[in-house]
Amino acid sequence: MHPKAEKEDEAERASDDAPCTVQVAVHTPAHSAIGELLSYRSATLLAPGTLVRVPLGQREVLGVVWDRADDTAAQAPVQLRAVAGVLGGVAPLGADWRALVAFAARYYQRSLGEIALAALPAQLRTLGPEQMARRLRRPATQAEQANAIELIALSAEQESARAQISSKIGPFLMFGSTGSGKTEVYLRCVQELLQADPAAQALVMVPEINLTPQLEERFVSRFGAAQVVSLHSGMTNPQRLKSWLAAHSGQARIVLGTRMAVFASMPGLALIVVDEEHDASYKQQEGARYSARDLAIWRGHACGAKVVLGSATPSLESWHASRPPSPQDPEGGRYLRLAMPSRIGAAALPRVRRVDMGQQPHRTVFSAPLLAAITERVQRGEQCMVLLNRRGYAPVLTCSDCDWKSDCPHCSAHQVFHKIDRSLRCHHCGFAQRVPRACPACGNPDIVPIGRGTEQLEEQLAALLAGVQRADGSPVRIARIDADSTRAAGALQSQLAQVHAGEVDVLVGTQMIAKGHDFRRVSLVAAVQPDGALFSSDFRAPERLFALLMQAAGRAGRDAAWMAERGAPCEMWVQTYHPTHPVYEALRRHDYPAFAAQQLTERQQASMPPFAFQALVRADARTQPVAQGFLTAAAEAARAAALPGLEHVSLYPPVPLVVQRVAGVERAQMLIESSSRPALQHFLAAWQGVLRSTRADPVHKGLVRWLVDVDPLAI
DNA sequence: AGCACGCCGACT
DNA sequence: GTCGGCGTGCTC
Repeated sequence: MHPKAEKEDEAERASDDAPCTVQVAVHTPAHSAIGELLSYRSATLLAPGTLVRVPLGQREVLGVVWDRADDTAAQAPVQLRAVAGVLGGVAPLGADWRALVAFAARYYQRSLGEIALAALPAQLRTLGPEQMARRLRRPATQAEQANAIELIALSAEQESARAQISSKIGPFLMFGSTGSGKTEVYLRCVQELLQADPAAQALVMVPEINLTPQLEERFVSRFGAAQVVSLHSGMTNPQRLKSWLAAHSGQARIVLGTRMAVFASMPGLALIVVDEEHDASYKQQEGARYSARDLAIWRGHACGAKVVLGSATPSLESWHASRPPSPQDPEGGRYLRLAMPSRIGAAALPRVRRVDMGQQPHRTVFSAPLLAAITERVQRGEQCMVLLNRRGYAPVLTCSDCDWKSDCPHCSAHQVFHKIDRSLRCHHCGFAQRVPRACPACGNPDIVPIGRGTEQLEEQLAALLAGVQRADGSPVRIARIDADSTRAAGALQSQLAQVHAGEVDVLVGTQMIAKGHDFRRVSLVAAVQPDGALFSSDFRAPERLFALLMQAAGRAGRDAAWMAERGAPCEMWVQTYHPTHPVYEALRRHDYPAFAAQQLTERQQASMPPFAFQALVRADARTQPVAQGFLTAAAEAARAAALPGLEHVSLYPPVPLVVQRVAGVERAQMLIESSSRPALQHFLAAWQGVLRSTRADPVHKGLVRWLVDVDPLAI
C-alpha cells in the first residue's frame, strides 16, 4: 500500500541519446497472450511516462513508456521494432500516475496497458501529430475571474470539520446528514489549499454525471471557470482531451468528475473529495471493475494528497474503517470520522410515517392516508415526490387463460410493458417488440399487466387526484422522471427545471429523483413499495435501501426559511408490510449509526465484508454447464497446483447468476472469499494464469468469456 | 482489442 | 466465377 516511486531524474535520462530498448504499455486486452509490456527500439532513451506511438501488428497505437519491469523481463524477440514517434508537447505522465495505474491493474486483475490507455483521453490515440500540435497551440479559455463572493460563516460543525481536515492527515469520512452543508466544507478546503500552494490541485468526484452540472456551477462561481474542468463520460472527445490536458499541465486547479476522474493526471494533486462515497456508481461494472472510491484512498496515500469521503449514509466499509478507538479496540479505524449531524439553518429532518399495508385493502397502491396527505399538500401549493424503483408500466404481462408471460426470448427475464409506446422491452438486453393483440400461446385477447412501474403509478395518481384542485382552482400537475423520460439529451435538466419552477405538483420517479437534486418546495416524499429489498438474497440490499430512503427523505424540506414559515415538518412516507423492520425503525429515528451498528454485527457474525474480502469469477458461455464446468475446472486446477494463498481462501461452488441468461449467453459465477486481503490478492494473481490455460482446454469450447470482479458490490 | 488469413454460401 | 460470412491466430 505504499509505492511512492522515488523521483528519478527523468530529464537527465531523457537526454542520453544512445540507442536503447524501451518498455511500452499498449492497449492489450485483459487476458491476451501478450505480456504486460512490449519492448521497442528507440534512438533516444525515453523517460518513463512518455507518450509514444508504436507499431503493433499492422497498425500503429498509442503507448506509454514504462519503467523497466525488473530484469526478469521476458527475453524480447531478436528483432525489435522501433518506436514510431513521441507525442511532443505533452509532458511525460508522472511516477505517481504510473504507480496508480500499476496498482489498479494488479489489484483488479487487468493488464497494465488496458488500465493505462483507458485512463487517457481517446483523442490522444486518434489525433495525428499535426492535429495534436494544433490542439496544444490553442490558447486556454480566458475566463473571467471568480466573483468575489461574500462567504457565509460556517456552522460550528462545518468549521470543526474544516479545521480537522486542514490540520490532520486523514483519510477523512465526513458523516454529514443531507443538508448539513458538506459541499461548503469541500469548497473551503479546496480554497484553503489553492491559496496555500500555487501549484496545488484538487479532485472532486460525484457518483453520477447528472450531478456534475450543479457541482460545476458552485465551483465555477467560487473559483472562476479558468480554474475548473470537468471529466466524465458524458463529454465529447474534444472536450475530454481539453480538460485532461488542462489537468495534466497543472493549468486547471480543480478537476470535477465521475469515477473515471480518479485516473486524471494531476501533477499537483493535494486533495481528493469523494462525495456520496457510499454510492454504487463508484464501482465500474464493466471492463476493469475498479472502485474509484477505493482507488482514491490509495492514490491519496501514495502521493500524499488528503482524501475526504463524504456521505449521510456511508458504506459500511467506510463506517467500519472510521470507527473511533475504544478500550477493546485501541487502534480504531484507519479513517478519521468527522460528524456533522445538524441541518443548516436548523431545518428539521422530515418526520417518517409508516403505513402498514397489511391493514389496507388488498392490492392497494396508494393507501388512503398517503393519498389524503398528498392531496392536502397539493392543495396548499406544496410539492410531493413519489418514489418507485421500477420503470415502465408493468414488469410483466400475462395471459388470463394460459400461463403465458411476456418472457424475453433471449434472457431469463420478463419483458417490461411500456404502455406509452405499447412495447414490450427487455431491460437486460434491450430487445423490444410491440405488445401482441392476443396471447401468442393460446390466442386469448385478454392479456393483463402484473405489478406496476412508474408509468402506471403516474397514471393511477392522475386518476386518483383528478377531482383535486390546486389553490387557484387549476388541476393537479403530475410529472414523471426516470431513465425513459430523460433519454433525450438535456431532458433531465429541463424536467428538473420545471419542478424547480413550481410547474409540477407531484413528481413520480425512480431513484434518479432521490439523488442530490435540490427540490426546495418538496414537503412530502413517499416510497410506495420499498419492501423488495428487505428480503433480497444480496446481503447489501438493506444497506442500499436505507441509503436510498434516507437520501429520498433528504429531498424534503431543504429550504429552512420556507420550512419555518410553513410551520409543520416535512414528511417521508413508507408503505410497507413490515413496519417494524429494523431498517424502517432506524429510518424513523434518522439513526444511521444504529442501523450501521446492527448491520455490522450481523456481518461480523456471518464473516462478511468488511470482515471478509471477496472476489467473483464469472464465466459466460453458450450453455450453463459449460460456464459452470469452466469455473469448476479452474478451481480444481488451483487446488491441484496448490496455488499460494489457497490455504487462506475459500472457493465456493459455481452458481448461475440471478438473471442467468442475458442476450442468449448463460452466466455463472464463483465466489472466492478470504479473511485476508493479501492472501486473496496472492491467490487471484496466481490463479490468473490457471484460468487462462483452463480456457485454452478444448473441453471448454463454448465459453464466451471470463472475468474477475474484486470487491464485488453484488453477489 | 484489432486486423490478418482462411475456408464455405448468394450475387454481378 | 467473385464478394463476404465470421472462426482461429498473432501482435514487441
